Amino acid sequence: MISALPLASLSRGQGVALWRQIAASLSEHIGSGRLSPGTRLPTEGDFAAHFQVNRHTIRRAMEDLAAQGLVRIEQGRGSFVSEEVLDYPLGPRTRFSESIRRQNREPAGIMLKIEEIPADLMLSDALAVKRGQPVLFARRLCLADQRPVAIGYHYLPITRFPRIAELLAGNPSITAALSASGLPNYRRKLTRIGARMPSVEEAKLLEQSRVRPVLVTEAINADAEGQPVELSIACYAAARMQLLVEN
Amino acid sequence: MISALPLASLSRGQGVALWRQIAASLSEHIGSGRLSPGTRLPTEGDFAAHFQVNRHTIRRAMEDLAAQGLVRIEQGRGSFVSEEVLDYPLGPRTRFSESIRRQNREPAGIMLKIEEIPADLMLSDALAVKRGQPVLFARRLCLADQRPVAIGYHYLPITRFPRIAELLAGNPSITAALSASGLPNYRRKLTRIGARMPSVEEAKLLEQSRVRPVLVTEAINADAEGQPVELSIACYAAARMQLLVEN
DNA sequence: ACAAATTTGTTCGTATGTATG
DNA sequence: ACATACATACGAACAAATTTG
Repeated sequence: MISALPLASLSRGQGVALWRQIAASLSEHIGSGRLSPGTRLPTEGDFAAHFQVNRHTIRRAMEDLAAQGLVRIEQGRGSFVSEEVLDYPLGPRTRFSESIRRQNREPAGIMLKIEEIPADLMLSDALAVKRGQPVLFARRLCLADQRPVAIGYHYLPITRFPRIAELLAGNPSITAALSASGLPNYRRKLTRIGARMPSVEEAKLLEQSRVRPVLVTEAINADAEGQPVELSIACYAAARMQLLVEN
Repeated sequence: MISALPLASLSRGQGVALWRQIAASLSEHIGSGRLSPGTRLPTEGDFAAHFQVNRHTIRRAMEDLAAQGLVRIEQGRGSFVSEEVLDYPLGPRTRFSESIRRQNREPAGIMLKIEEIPADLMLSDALAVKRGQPVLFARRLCLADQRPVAIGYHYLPITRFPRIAELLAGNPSITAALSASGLPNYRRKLTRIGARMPSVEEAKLLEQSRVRPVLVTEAINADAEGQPVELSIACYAAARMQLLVEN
């Protein structure tokens, strides 16, 4: 049903690209709430007929909206208006599950893959181990209320935590695994924050469009003595999560 | 000159899109340093002929690289390999100029526009003023070594700082203007961090592609008594700047 | 000041591949 | 197996921005 959308008469040849006009119109509809979160949008073909333009023009507009995080495009299914965003406070005791629960959501973690890799230059530097030493590489999908919100890439020194692999395989919580390895408490020292476009795989895991950005954090966790115990790179669906720094 | 590039024989119909193969190939060349920062890439037409594909296919690949921040595309000029990224530490005493100088770059600020607007719900809430009260809205472009790296949107209560407009017009530094208004010291209380695609204007100001993300921070600065004195929204070119949180 | 050439940006048309239900 | 819907690819033409003559 496009009846809910105005025909927002497009002006041609006025210096404003058609796809921009269409994107702006839809953006306004979403922002104003006339199109509510989660609702499915008409197909590209329907839109094209509605606005009297080529389907490519609609696609360009939709791509833009997806990049802004206003809509989510899924191949073979359709396009949908995006949902709300969660807060993720960054601090010395940053823990995923706690933050999510504090916002009345149910946190969950799915361990995707656990493997052992030799430390390259970056890893040996970050984890203070010798180059070539074995490092555990765990990839985990983090969910809130069944919705994927982040992917975590975790690197831990196996030399220090020999049983870490089996512990993580049983329970996807890093905190629990480190605790069971004799480290009940650790602390985040530094977090680097950037933004980039997701890889194909990341977009798929996060159930988001590849033209929508992800927030990337790179953090070093250390024990009480300041010895690094984990390098964690997390990749957040920017449309569903924002970071918080309290000073 | 494409001679520096390998013909990276593309495999067609193998499930991997041509534009992805091309993007990956170029990405590898940039990552390895064979294509150094700032160098100009061949035109789309040349690339198309080189890889034996349509120009659209090249454009798709280039868009992807631009979104990843590896290249910069400029209409009418060409495409270029991107330059390095700067760190921006977030903390209670976050100041742009100091951070830039600490990395041996020359900071600069260009005041784009200063206007007076009535406080809407968001502003009255953030700045603790009544709705409709006058608020100064200043937009500033921040540069490091002549290169734009961020856009700052600053909101300050005029009721408290009556001379703030003229002060900012004379010197684009917020710190200096507040100091001259009798507030030598203020503190950042909270920073919210997100990522999104830039608007057309933002992309132009930051001299970046619209398909490359920007990091967005929203911060409240307060005086010693905890009274909010400024709401600042900053928009960083993610390809040239990353945020740092030290705990 | 103006014109031409170059390069990226937008739009249309068409065809085929791939994922979902 | 089938229809639907998004993804990729090609070809053509023109628009807009920039540089050069």
